[in-house]
Amino acid sequence: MKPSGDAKSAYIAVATRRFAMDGFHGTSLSHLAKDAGVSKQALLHFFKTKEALYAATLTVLAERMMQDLIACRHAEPAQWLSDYFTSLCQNAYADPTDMRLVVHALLDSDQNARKWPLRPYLDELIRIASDTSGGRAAEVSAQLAWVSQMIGMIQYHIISVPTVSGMYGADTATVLQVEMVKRIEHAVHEFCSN
Amino acid sequence: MKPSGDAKSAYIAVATRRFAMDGFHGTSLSHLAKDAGVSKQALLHFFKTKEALYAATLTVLAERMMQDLIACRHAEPAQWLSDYFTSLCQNAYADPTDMRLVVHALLDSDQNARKWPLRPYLDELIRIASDTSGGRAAEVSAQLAWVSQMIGMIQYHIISVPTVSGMYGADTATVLQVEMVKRIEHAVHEFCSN
DNA sequence: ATGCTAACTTACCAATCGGTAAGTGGTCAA
DNA sequence: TTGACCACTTACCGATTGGTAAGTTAGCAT
Repeated sequence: MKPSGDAKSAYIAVATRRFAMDGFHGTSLSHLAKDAGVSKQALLHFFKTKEALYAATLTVLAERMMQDLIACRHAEPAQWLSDYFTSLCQNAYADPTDMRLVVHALLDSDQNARKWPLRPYLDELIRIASDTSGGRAAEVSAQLAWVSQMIGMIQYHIISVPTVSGMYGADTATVLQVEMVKRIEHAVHEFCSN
Repeated sequence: MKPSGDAKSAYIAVATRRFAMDGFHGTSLSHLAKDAGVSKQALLHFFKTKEALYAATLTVLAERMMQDLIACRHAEPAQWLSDYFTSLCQNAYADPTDMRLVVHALLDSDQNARKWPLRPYLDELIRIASDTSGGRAAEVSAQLAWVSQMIGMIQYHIISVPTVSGMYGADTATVLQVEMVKRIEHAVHEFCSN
């Protein structure tokens, strides 16, 4: 007996990698099918359209990011944020898939046509930020701005790694990575202790 | 008499908008041709392949970004950077094309196959940063990291505007924009006066 | 044994993709 | 007047796209 959920989530895992790599338009159902080792119609059996598969991929992404955030929970909100952002960045060096997928999704111009599932994740980040001593004093817009800035600097940094590596060499890219983690910690410390 | 440069750069302008909107894979030669009001082969007459047109688009983008940077020149490097980054952000609210194009280019996984023309622009930014009183003291890697962080936070913020607007409403998005400009100025000031 | 359903497969489709080939019409110097 | 050249068009190509239709095969409750 083959439970349906297994195959389905396996297809989503394959799609996640492909969509993160080549984007929605750069990925074809044939490619996904070949990656998964099944026929194209196996995918269409579970997801009626390519769009639906993409949407499912983004939904699972959002759940995974929320879980990663919760997994870093710490009594001290400042420490929580510091741990999370640094691990987010470090893990992405080994596997940039999720970060790339988020940025690809942001760029999709017809994004307003589909619901954006990352809102709970952002809300949770803002809530944690507002629990810090520095964040409590700030206005809500300032907390959103700070969270947005942090995520932006990490995700942009991750997707630019190959380019920076190509332009300035792998050594410089590595040094930049170390420098970036320091900057993340510094940014968290500065925000939380204001 | 119709000088060839005019049509060619007009095609590049059309391609810039489309590629920025939908990315390389999301843009077809037919769409570009329809936008430009000519046949598909008119484009292929000037650019032998779609790839070549894309490369030309990125080259012109790099030149334009360099020009924009030089246009903000100021005797005081800190002021130069402050002026440039804030104007970069403000202008992108009205027309995010260039920022979107850069991020799309960063995500293209076969980017190592084509040369990346933005390096002189980055080098110039680093040079200016190293001329500030705070930057002079820092190491080269710290200057690169800071420049990378600044560009990242601005470009990511720009491409996320539609999503943020959809998630939190247009009003919140506007407040966030104002907040972001303040953060840019603060970041420049902090780096330059260290 | 039988019928139902889930999880596929092969066969096929019109539409579109990037790109080639072969002109066409106009401007130009000689 | 001619002939070369440039900017461009129509016609066409094989390959690939997302998606449909119609089976096929296995497990399972009745």
